[in-house]
Amino acid sequence: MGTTPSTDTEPLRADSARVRARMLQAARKRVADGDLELPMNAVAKAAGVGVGTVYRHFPTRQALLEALAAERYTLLVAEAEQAAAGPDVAAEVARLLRAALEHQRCDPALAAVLAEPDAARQETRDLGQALAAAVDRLLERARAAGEIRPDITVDDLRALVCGLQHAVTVSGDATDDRYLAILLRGLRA
Amino acid sequence: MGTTPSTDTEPLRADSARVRARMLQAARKRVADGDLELPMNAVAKAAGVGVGTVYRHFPTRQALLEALAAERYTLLVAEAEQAAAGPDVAAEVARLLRAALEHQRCDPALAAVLAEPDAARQETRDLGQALAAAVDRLLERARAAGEIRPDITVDDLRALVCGLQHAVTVSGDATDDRYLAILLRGLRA
DNA sequence: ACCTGAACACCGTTCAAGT
DNA sequence: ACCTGAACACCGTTCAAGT
Repeated sequence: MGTTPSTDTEPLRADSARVRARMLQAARKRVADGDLELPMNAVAKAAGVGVGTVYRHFPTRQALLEALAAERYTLLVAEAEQAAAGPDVAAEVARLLRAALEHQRCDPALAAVLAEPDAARQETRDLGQALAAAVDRLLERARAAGEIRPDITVDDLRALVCGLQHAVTVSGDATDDRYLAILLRGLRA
Repeated sequence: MGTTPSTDTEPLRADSARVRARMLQAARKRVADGDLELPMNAVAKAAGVGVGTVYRHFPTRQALLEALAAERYTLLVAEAEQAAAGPDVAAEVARLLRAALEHQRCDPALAAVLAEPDAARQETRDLGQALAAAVDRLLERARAAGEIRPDITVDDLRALVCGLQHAVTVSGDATDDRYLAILLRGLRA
């Protein structure tokens, strides 16, 4: 993995950065149009680059998805950190789950990334760790306050939120709030 | 839809039935091997028939999936009808949801079919209607007994069970029972 | 170094030709 | 009637050749 620029630890050369931005833009457009498939050939053509270039920057469809999701993932981590520090634990749990649902709804790529346990990019692993740390702090407080079932782990919460998102998708009617209320009630100690 | 034999209302000619069975067997093998993609060409080759024959019997990947899921779907409907008639409403709701989870876990094709609102085959629509009718009777009783949130509809329950199944899948650990308990608690009036 | 795009394998889908 | 499989378009992935 030493030759791929996809981890963007180094400031890409200007032309490379431009090309990369074009690919991400093309991919984002596809996702926005409701196509999570992200065919590499199609992305390449839409971005006006050769297929090999797409593969060089994103060795995997998963890597491309993660790059797309990174921005919203970062927002979610920030909200988790706020929630972990917020005053009213129960309210913070509710706020965070609602935010997670909302972010997944706005960015299907994020929903896919959260549901996939093995991240392809280092950046995604870092985000996942930061998220887990913040949620763990929140859970600890919630447990101490007797506000949540003591057996719930960070990973349970991740799975349950992904499931809730799926439930909202399956039901045509956008009834996030009711389903969220059901989950919150079910999580109570 | 007048020329397709896929609705099996008429007793297929013997050779046609044989060919059909071979295709279903090949498809089932793929699903059992964890591949829900069901490439028509691959199914055809595995079944030793021409691609056109697969398309004739199953005009769509969705139709093929539904044919695969029909058997377990039928079992699920039977359990729903038992549950609707059972003595202890709360226990029947729990039993039914547990059964739905279990059937989805055993047959990924069923999970896909339950999550898809628009059925491709008439048989699937019939099963869906029978299931909805039974679940509705159960819900009516549960509401009357004050055992469930009164706003929960049959479609909510379908979505929530699909979501729960997804949560179990996302979490590597097979923790169905805990997640089921959370949902049941959340559903209480 | 980085990018291009031809090349090969595979899948979706149709349809003319066989029995 | 039913089945076959060639045909065409498209996508995944690699890699030799260009700059």
